Amino acid sequence: MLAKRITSRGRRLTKQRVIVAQALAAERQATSAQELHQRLHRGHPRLGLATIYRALEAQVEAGMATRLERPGHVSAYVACVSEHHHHLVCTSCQRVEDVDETILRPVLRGIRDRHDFQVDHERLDFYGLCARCRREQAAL
Amino acid sequence: MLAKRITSRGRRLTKQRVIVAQALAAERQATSAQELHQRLHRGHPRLGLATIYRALEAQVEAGMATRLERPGHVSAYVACVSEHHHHLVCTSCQRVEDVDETILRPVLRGIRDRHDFQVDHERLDFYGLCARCRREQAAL
DNA sequence: CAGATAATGAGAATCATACTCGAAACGCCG
DNA sequence: CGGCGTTTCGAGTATGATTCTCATTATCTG
Repeated sequence: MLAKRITSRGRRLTKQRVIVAQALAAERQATSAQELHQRLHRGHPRLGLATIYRALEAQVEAGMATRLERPGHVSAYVACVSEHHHHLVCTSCQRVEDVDETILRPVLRGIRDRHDFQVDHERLDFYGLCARCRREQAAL
Repeated sequence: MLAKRITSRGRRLTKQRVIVAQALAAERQATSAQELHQRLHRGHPRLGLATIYRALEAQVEAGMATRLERPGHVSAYVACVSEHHHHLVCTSCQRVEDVDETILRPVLRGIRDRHDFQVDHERLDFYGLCARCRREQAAL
């Protein structure tokens, strides 16, 4: 579980990393470092912002989370259940869904075959309105 | 051609926007605002960095270019021949190829159908080694 | 438990990008 | 073609997210 993944690549298991990882996993939305910092500040007043940035970065490297882009050059993060997820990000409520990965397999194969290109990693996120927000907007 | 696209959405046709658009189109690589500024400085010493940022932003809005992410929170830009391209970005030489869009169509359809999600825009870029750089690395 | 090393916290530093404002350029219209 | 209202420019400064620094503290290894 958590500890296993945090300590991958020779990283140490620290209270702070656990706190941040749990907090991110508890969110169901794309969450920025600053937002996490605010939310955690009540329960962990001494948890520094830099630490959160470092912890999130470590999670991305460990494949526990991915980084998304928010308008305004802000990074937001989402916890991944398994590695390498791609996302549907609702631009209205910020909620994130995972893309059914089976949809993507043919694409990656196509890239490798049709273009002579060795994909290392990909950024593959879709932005739009989730079903719920679409209904709300339609109701206005 | 260029002028038509620049002036879409009521934008004015200025020398600076033309210069930036031509410069970006001439690059075959993902190029940052600062890099363009350096390259253009010799020929256009009075062209300001802020102007380049504004021109690139305008190109993105006009669908003439897309923004890619470089490590270190830097935006890089690529000119698009037609609107809405997706890219293969070589992390070694920074060269950019366009993805054969036909590969992607089933994915977008799948997202709409399988997930009840209305895609507004998507970020869909693949990072890795192009054929040339892969050969060079293999030769080492 | 001790030593070696990695991580933390706090603040300051960085750096890409956005803003400000007077001046210049564009485009429309007569 | 010249004037006018508006947009854009250039230069510098401001902003704000992210990263770095460094002394201190915590984690792992044996």
